[in-house]
Amino acid sequence: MEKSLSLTEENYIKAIFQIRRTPESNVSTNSLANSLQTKPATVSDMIKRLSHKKLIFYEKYKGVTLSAAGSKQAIKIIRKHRLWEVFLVNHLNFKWDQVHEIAEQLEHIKSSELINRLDDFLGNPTTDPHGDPIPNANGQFQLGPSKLLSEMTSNENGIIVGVKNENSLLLQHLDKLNIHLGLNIKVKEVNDFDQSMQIKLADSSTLFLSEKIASQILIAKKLRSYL
Amino acid sequence: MEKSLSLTEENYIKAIFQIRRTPESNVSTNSLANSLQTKPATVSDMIKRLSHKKLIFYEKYKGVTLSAAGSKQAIKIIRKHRLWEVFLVNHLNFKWDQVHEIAEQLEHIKSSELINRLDDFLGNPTTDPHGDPIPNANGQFQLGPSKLLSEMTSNENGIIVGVKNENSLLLQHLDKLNIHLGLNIKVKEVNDFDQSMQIKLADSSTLFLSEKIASQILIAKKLRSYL
DNA sequence: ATTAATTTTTAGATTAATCTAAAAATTAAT
DNA sequence: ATTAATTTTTAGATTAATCTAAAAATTAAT
Repeated sequence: MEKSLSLTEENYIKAIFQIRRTPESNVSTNSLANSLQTKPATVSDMIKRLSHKKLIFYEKYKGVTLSAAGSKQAIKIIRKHRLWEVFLVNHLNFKWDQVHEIAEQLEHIKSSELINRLDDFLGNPTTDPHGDPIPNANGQFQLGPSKLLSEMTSNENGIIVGVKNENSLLLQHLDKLNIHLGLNIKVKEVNDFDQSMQIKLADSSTLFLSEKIASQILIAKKLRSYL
Repeated sequence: MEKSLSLTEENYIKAIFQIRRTPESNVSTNSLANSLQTKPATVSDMIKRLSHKKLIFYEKYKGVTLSAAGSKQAIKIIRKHRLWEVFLVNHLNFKWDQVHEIAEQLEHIKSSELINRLDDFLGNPTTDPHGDPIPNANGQFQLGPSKLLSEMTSNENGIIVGVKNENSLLLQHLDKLNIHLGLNIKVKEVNDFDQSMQIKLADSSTLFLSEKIASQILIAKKLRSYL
């Protein structure tokens, strides 16, 4: 089972995730102290504890790297932070520059049920109000902007990351076709006459979609997992 | 300025508020220990600190009572808890029996801006999904159920606690008439023909309202302040 | 009105998270 | 390749929140 982290631990994990350049690069004690507004001595102590909990890899004087478990936690926190920001801006009419501080608190609320329902309520947004990508429930980030399935041409492929408008009839229809977020698709053919499409799914089954539906589906080029 | 409480302090203050029978009744160390799932010795220590912070009145062996400052904090927390519960049930489709635990976390998010916007977003609900009254921004609880202004008869009075449906045209109209939550009103006369009403406001100005508008306004008999 | 039972407090420890000051290790500079 | 500068760690303290065990005070019972 996954042990639940303390607020402080969560903040350390998140800071490490955000400071590091690549998943393998080491994060220094001083940079952490700086980013967490605390003293290097405090960080030194804390990273020993995080290392003991297997959330990070740590060698004295060499800085730290996140373990798979640590990355997973960091991404979860970032997902929550960004989804809450969308809520604050889109539904509570906050300005995009007013939401960070509040989201810093909301990101620590524990309940994956809550966050997944919030994600659905918000319409599975792929970016937050600042344009930063929101990791999906599997912890994958979307790289680059998304476009509509209807804008794709033959042989292009991509991943379904969202729908343009939240129309419940559309959602029901997609459900029936077994089309869901995260699905890898490839455009086989676009009909010149009505722009309907034949697309191939990951299990190599094919599917026909009208332009009307294709113009509602958001596609991204690539997802990146940081685990 | 108001000092911000720690999570633990907030939980103590809330527990004291909820356990006590009347605002003046003393809450015992054991009952607090029981309700907070901790030991009497811990409570003994903690209440000394809360007393030092002037949030409670405390005499050794005599239990505690909330000060005005303490009550204010408690009510704020309860307001947040119940508003979040409304959000979870009405917008995220949680069942009313699933929301308590999550609201226990959300109630500690600090931002009155957030909570007031949430209140508006939810349509200024007067009760939570369990039927418990939601204190307004001034910390007042509504006693008893609310009814529609259109159901009132001559000489009845009450306080405006909400609107039935959130229609922005209606809200704009009410704004123009200077009708807002918390307003004390008295029905002067009901027109037999069209059920339009003449109502008197606190500043003894009078106002005519059509039945259409009167049937959208929620009135409660009394507000109670626990400060 | 004493004694017994119960409740509350005090004393002394523990853990997480933090600090300052000093020591140790690493990195940069001549 | 030493020395100087910088970074990191260790040592020793502090505070909030918690605990157990024992002492003290209050309340209930005869």
